[in-house]
Amino acid sequence: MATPRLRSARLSEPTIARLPVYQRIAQGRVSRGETTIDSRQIGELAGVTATTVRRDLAGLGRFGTRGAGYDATVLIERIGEALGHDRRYDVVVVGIGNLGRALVNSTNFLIRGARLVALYDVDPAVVGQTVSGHVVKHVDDEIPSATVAVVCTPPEAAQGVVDRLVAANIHAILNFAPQVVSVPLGTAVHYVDFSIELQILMYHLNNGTGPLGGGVLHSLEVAGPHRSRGS
Amino acid sequence: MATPRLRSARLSEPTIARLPVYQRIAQGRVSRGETTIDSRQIGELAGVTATTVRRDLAGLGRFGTRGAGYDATVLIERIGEALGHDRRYDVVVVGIGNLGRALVNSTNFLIRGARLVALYDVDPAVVGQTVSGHVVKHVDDEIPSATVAVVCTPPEAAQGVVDRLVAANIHAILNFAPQVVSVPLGTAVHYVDFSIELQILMYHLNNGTGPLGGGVLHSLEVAGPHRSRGS
DNA sequence: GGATGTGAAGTAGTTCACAGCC
DNA sequence: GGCTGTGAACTACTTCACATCC
Repeated sequence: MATPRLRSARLSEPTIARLPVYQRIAQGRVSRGETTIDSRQIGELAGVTATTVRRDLAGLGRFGTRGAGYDATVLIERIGEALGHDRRYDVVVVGIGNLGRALVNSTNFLIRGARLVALYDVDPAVVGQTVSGHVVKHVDDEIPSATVAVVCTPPEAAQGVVDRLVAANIHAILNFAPQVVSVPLGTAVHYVDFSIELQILMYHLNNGTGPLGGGVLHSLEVAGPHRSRGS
Repeated sequence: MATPRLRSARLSEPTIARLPVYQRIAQGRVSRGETTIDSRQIGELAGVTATTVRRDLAGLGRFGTRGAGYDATVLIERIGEALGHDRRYDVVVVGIGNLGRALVNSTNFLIRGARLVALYDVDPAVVGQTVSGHVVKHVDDEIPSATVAVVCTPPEAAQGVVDRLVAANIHAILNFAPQVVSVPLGTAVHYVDFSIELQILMYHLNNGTGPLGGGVLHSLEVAGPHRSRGS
């Protein structure tokens, strides 16, 4: 009663994709010493309208202050709860090439709640190396039953790796390899394709159309915040 | 008249994001020696319904064969035209760390039409190196007025780099750095955030909800094509 | 027979406009 | 005064169902 908990009464897909953006904006705000933020400011930085921001956030419960906006820290916390950052996720990464290294070393990829448990590769020059505090194992070694596996192999290797992950009882796979893979029922595969945003950008360059916030991930079109030195 | 050309009478944003996926599926098909593909097959691999595929493709003109499906080569060509792959785009990449290298070496990132013209970094150990056939220049060197710039720097460096790109008369920026940046009116910035797909996956893991095709980029949920050895 | 292409219907998401509260 | 939160209106996208053509 007092703390409704609520834990998100079914959020829409576009909302779920925007929440991480809002969260990062709020984090930037906090790191600059600001304590509150309002829907108009978030919307400007995220490339969506203030109304959309308020609708999205209203789905997480009522925690804004009328007349003042949102407490940035509370906002970060609520979004984290809604997205499940307060749980633990074991993550394994397969394919420790440039992309795999970039991901595990990124400040942004493994958000709070995600814990890297193992790295795999096939290249003898890479297996045995220590990357981000983990010794890279051979992909034929045992794979623990992690929450989610990230595949960063070349496209030719992706299907074989995915078969191994499925055999290791992993049911959620994030595939960065440009290769459609087959999995049995009960396993979810999400694809990340770098080139899609580039292609969308090119389409709009050709057609003069500004997507203005309709972007797949997050697009700011033909405008930015006023200050020319954000940080 | 005979060849309507047409060049896409304004495609919707979701359609634009799906076309590259269809194109890759068709390419996989061609590389396996198949010559046609139908909307049901595309839809299964792309995680959307056959009707959605047909609607999307109908926007590019009438080139399917009733009773038979689409000629895979024609399909690839038409999508390429619609997305503007028949034009030339000069691309510069700033930040040649793991991510920058992964992008320029990827078979998937620089699609047909995109031509890498220069690479930049600040690290003295990297400047002067040859990466993917280009000598990495210092970011303080002159930057040509390219069609699009790709930013793969650490977040702290992103704003400074973007300011330099804007000064170099670049009006389209693809930002992989987890940092919201400010640009003047007339410049488009698109953000790519690796962690968003991971967070979406986690949300659905927690809530048991399958997005089934609603995915931001491309998600196959709880199912895949029948054959367990795609390639 | 079989698959495309498309009006019509249905559903989902966004924006408007404003009441409610600080 | 200012900004949140939300019913109502609107817009966009998807799905249904089927006429059309190979």
